[in-house]
Amino acid sequence: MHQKKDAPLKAPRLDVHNSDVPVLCRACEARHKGICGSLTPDQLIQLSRHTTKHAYRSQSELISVGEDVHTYSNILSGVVKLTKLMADGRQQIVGLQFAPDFLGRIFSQQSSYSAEAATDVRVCSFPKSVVEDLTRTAPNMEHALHEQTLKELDEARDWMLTLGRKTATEKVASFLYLIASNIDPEMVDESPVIRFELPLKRLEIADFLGLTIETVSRQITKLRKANIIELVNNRTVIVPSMARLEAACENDE
Amino acid sequence: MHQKKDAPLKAPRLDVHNSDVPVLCRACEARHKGICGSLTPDQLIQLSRHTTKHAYRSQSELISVGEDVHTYSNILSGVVKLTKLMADGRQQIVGLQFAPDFLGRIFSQQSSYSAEAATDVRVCSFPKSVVEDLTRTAPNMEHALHEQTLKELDEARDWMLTLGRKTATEKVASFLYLIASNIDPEMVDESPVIRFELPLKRLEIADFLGLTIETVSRQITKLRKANIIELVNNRTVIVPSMARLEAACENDE
DNA sequence: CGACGCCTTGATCAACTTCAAATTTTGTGG
DNA sequence: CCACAAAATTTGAAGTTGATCAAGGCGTCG
Repeated sequence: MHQKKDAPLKAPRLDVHNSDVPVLCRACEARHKGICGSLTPDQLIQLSRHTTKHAYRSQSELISVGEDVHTYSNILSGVVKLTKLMADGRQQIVGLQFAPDFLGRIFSQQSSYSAEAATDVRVCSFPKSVVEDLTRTAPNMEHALHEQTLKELDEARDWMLTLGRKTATEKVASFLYLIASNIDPEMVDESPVIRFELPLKRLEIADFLGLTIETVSRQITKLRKANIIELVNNRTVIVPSMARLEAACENDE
Repeated sequence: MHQKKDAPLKAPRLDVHNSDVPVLCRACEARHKGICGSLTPDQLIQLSRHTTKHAYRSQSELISVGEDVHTYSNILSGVVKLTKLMADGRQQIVGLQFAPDFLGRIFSQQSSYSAEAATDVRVCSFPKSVVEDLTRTAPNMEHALHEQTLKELDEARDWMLTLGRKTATEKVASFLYLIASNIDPEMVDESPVIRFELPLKRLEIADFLGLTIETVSRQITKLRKANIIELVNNRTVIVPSMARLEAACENDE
């Protein structure tokens, strides 16, 4: 419960020598991001002792509804979709998570949604108990998780506006805008032209937007004809002007 | 930063003599609920030093989008709606909060939604800085806020399913079910018959469900004719069987 | 090549919205 | 307490958007 006295609570020293950092974490792309980025070397060591890395194939299930959760994870690469299913088969994607997001409903025995890999996914997993112990004893850990929860809540509420009040075209534009903003394109950040791969297939986009496949397809065609996007192929999109795409999120024309 | 040594961090003593509790809090209906319920007497004293109580008329604004937030509040009574507005006037309610919920987007300068009183509302307000200081120094405070944020996130995601995939009738049934579950009726808890006042008018229900007033009105009529609800007057609803209402949340017939 | 999965396109249909008006409820002043 | 205006709700008819049903095209993998 006590902090090492030269590792102050609110300003974890990120400039420590690498030898303080666990081997497993040293080459980790998420080391300075997400939850790990806000841990002290001590805490990182404690966490990494029981850490394992896993890879999941696209469409495989990471967490299923109602099943007891025993681990939490950091997403290292790929996209995870959180889905809810109604008794009659209707489905809704209630969240998308990207690296380096933290995955898993903390402080709860069960998850009220299932988490599936939308693309191939790599994660770094921690036993539930280790995360929860660390959360109890390290206020900065709980703070980092709290910040992520707040971010997810903001995103969920933004999406509620999209689901409740936008037209089909606006919904699809909003989706493309969301992906364009989250998938870091390998190109210049401020390039006016953005190119990226869609992490979801049409059915998944439909389930995220509360539409049908056919409607999604038609709206993509419509945006293409309006020169708001170009399609290199089904999955690869070019956005000539992010400003025009952003405008399309609130205007059908 | 230090806890009083006889007030352990994780198990605040709630059985302390009342004289330890600030005068303002002693008769407070939220004293043992919400955030305050998880504070130690010490922390309660610290918080209460700068606390003020306020009343708001129905439809008045507690927090507006883009405006800097200087206080956080606990809701003592009434219902608060969180709303988002599009440039062309389309509106979506992205959350409803009831006593003793904590109100205000912590750790953020600005709110991305506005908060309005749906009914007359009474709140207990704290200066932003006091809450944030307490959060920094008292892990149990941050934990309590984190739990509330997680609860709101779960609710938001449940509602995304409602907005994205349910029919108009199911949406209205889901709304009635939500209210029936949150407004504690003054009657026996396990009574099969529940009676309550709707805290929202038709336009607000429509904005919560992503529908129009007319559609909401028609679906209410439909539920009434199907004997799933009875209307005492526009605002007062009787639910003869919560089980049947719950079923209506997933089945149009 | 052929089968399968995925996506697009077309035609029709139903749900919900829009527009319009009637009716009920609420609030205010005499 | 009543009268009247304003606000809120309901109801009806017509119009649109997106869903459903039905084919057909494209790309990949055996």
